[in-house]
Amino acid sequence: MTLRTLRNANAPTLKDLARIAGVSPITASRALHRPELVAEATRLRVAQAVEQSGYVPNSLAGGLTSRQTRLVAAIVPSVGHSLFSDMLDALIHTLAAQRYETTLGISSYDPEHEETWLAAMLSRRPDGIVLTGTEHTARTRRLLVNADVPVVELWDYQPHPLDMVVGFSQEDAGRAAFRHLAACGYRRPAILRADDSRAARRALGFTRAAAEAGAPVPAQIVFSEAIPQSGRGRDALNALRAQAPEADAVFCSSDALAQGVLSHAHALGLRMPEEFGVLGFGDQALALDAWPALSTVRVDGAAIGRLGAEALIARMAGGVAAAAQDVGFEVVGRGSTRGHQAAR
Amino acid sequence: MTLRTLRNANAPTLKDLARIAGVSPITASRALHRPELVAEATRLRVAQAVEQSGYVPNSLAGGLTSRQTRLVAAIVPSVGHSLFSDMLDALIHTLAAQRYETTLGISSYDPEHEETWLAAMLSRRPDGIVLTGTEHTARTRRLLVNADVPVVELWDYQPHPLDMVVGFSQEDAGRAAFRHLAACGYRRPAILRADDSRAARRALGFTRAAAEAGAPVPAQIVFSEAIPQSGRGRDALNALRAQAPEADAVFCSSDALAQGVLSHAHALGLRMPEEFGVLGFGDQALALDAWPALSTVRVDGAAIGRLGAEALIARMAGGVAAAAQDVGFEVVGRGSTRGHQAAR
DNA sequence: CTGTTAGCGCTTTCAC
DNA sequence: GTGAAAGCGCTAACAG
Repeated sequence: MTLRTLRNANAPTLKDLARIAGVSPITASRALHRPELVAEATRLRVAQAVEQSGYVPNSLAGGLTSRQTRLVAAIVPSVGHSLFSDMLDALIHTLAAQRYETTLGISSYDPEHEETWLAAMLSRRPDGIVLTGTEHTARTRRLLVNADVPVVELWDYQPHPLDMVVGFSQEDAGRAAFRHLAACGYRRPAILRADDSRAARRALGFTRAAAEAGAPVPAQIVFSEAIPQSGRGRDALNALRAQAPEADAVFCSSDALAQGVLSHAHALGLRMPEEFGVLGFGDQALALDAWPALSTVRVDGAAIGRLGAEALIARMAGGVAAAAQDVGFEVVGRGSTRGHQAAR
Repeated sequence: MTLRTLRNANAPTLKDLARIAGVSPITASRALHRPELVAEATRLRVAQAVEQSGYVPNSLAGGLTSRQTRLVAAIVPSVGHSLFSDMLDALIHTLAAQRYETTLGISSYDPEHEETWLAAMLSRRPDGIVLTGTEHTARTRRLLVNADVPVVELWDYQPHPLDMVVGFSQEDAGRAAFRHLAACGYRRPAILRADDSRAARRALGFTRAAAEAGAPVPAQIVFSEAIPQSGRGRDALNALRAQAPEADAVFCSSDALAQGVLSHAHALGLRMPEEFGVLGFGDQALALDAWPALSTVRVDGAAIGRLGAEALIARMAGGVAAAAQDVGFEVVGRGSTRGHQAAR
């Protein structure tokens, strides 16, 4: 099983490099990492020696001594969901620009997976940790506290983070969704959503806003998948019309689902938006061009990734960063509402 | 800038753990990693010591000695494209199941980025490397050869890989696309595609198949974005009808684009599939349920990721694996054609 | 089943 | 501007 040969056991080391350049190992190291401390001529001789020998530094050894790895460990629930992939893309790019590399875990929406992943990651001594969401196991929290490493929780805003947080309030987004539909004149909006805790919290906000407005309790259809695709639109709409025939609008837990519903509603001959309203959730910036009848609660995943990375970078460099950033959201299409935005 | 304090400088080490458990460090190490070599009672005492001290192993030190990191460095062009994210997801999961972790780079379709990323990654001494595509700079190739590390190139099949390859032939996919449209009775199919080298190779196959069939040279509209979204469908179709009014079918370089085109074609009142045919490319398994008029060249990104990971795992464990695996593709919708599949 | 010795490749610290 | 000594935390190799 683990019979690997000692591959490339005689790769050139810093010592070899130093010998070739005719300097001591430490001078070679400085020529590579802190060239301003070294004479130009020396630097050139070392650079030439690198070329000649094909030297590749060993950052395991470097990290062991310096206690810095320039590694950030990040975990997301899924890479297939465009919301998270935009966030991830921005995160990785922003970190890479400061020469931090990212190792990626996928939790599949399971805090136990996250815990297992974290335990494994911590042994690599990352300089920073990125988690998605704010639900973690007790051991996850304990490991993080003991490790004493900068942590940023992305996506869900909450006022009391583990360390730092960048995101928006799911409940507020749900409230805004209801108010948008109500303002558009719909009287019996329903909810069509995935079985995931964040969508559930949005549904809660939606339901509360309905109660506050004195509207009837919205019907709620829950799909068992975490990420229903657009192809599920037909089933979804059929289920809705069977279980809540009175509904005159629907808040879908993703843009893809909303597009699928809309497309099937067209096929059924429903007049939209007059007769039936469809509201999505996500960041597909272009969806509205293609389907003018659609509205959506738009979240800027890229901004969350970028701001999260920036906060982490500040802390990793020994600085301070805002502990909590609420980036808000926006309801777009046929009358827009902007979510709140604040930082503390 | 780099004034970080030596964070957590007194975290417990293996030595501490050993002292607490009343054994030597090497025995503690074995109790952790090779429990079968250690007496049950000893193992328990060490486990207890871990609990008591909050010990977290340091795999930098471990890797330095053992020359094994259980780290795989992978790079993809983009995480936002569903094809790559499916592949990535399968890759990461398959590796994680064997206790390999993945660090992720994003090339943005640029071989120079890939080179820079690789140079940085190699210093972490990964056990394996995953690249997307087969276009690499000369230095990338040289670094890889010198590093003497298992490499798998995903996505594009080619018979002579750097080390191992798992993918399909873009040109064959393009050929199959043409033949499918021709078999459906379309006489003047056109191409609507992104400006990326793989889409270009599919277009080449498409054009060659047309030539072989004695059909006129297909019109080709190239978008400047690498990943046109469905919202671009309207512009795309308008451009097509302006520049190639004779076209009676179109091969789109992504499913999202195809959906957008289809949706707008509906709006224009085109009768489909009789009057106008739309063929996509991708893996959105559900697209066809929602849009029965659509066909697509379907690629199984998840299979590529899984098979690639399996090949790499075999090599990392010191075994052998097929050097080249062509996983093929499938044309689905209104008469299906299956792409080839082979392994060597 | 357990321990001793040595050293992985690098950077810190202190000296010149 | 450069170097010598020491050690980061762990595991391979060998011995018992």
